[in-house]
Amino acid sequence: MPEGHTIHRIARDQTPRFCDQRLRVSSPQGRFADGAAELNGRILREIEAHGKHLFYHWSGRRILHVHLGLYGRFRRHSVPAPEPRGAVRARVLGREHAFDLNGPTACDVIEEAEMERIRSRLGQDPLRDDADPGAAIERIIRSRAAIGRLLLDQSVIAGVGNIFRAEALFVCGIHPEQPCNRLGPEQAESLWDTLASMLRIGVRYNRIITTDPEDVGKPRSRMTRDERLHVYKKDRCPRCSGVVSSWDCGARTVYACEACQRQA
DNA sequence: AAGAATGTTATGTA
DNA sequence: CTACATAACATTCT
Repeated sequence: MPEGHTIHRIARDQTPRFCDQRLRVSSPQGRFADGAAELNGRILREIEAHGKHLFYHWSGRRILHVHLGLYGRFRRHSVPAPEPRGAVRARVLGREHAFDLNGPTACDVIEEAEMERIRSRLGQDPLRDDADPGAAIERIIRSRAAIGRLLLDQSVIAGVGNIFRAEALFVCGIHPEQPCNRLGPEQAESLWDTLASMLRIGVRYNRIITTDPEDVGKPRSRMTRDERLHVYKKDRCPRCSGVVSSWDCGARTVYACEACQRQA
């Protein structure tokens, strides 16, 4: 069986980062079977993420591009791995463990040029070292769109999804329908900082936790699902106990406390 | 068991 | 060009 090494561990929060596992590539299936065969015997050099897009850099200039979308998920099995369940698009087989990739939006073998094409569509990723916060802030305060919509626009800030949008706006006390160009630069900056910090915590704990351990009264590692978020899918505002509103904003459901996040 | 969901893209409209 | 809406896709969970 051909060999390669990979590093895996996907965060369920769609802001994937990884921890180490030495693995071997073997008989992947499905959509990228042909491309994957080319990966056999190649060594994984690096895993890179830009927003929700993952780029696995293999020797020989091959890049495995993965986007988990809504349902994409890596599952870990002990070796020998069971029969693939559902739409397994990739299987990475190691000495002790195997990973199946189910239901991703994207799973393609590409080259540098295509990766650049994809990255050129993406905005600043707060988790990347090369992120330019100023560029994102500039884009925000120039836009006439509602901030709730803009935060989902991956060409402005890459990596923020529906949960982080609702949570960051709540923490910053900004109404989702507030037009961006009526936000002050300090507000845009505080949104960026809040998102960056939330995303980092997401990576560290491998789940979305936006609440403060001080307020909750227990460490993040012991918080229940309900304690991890402020407003997303909540009925009541944790700050004023008022009703949390939800409506459609940018083709997704947004949640906000209209008392604490007043619209100017 | 229908419907929503931690998402993107392609296409059409104003 | 911008902004926005809609549909299509794929899977899990309630």
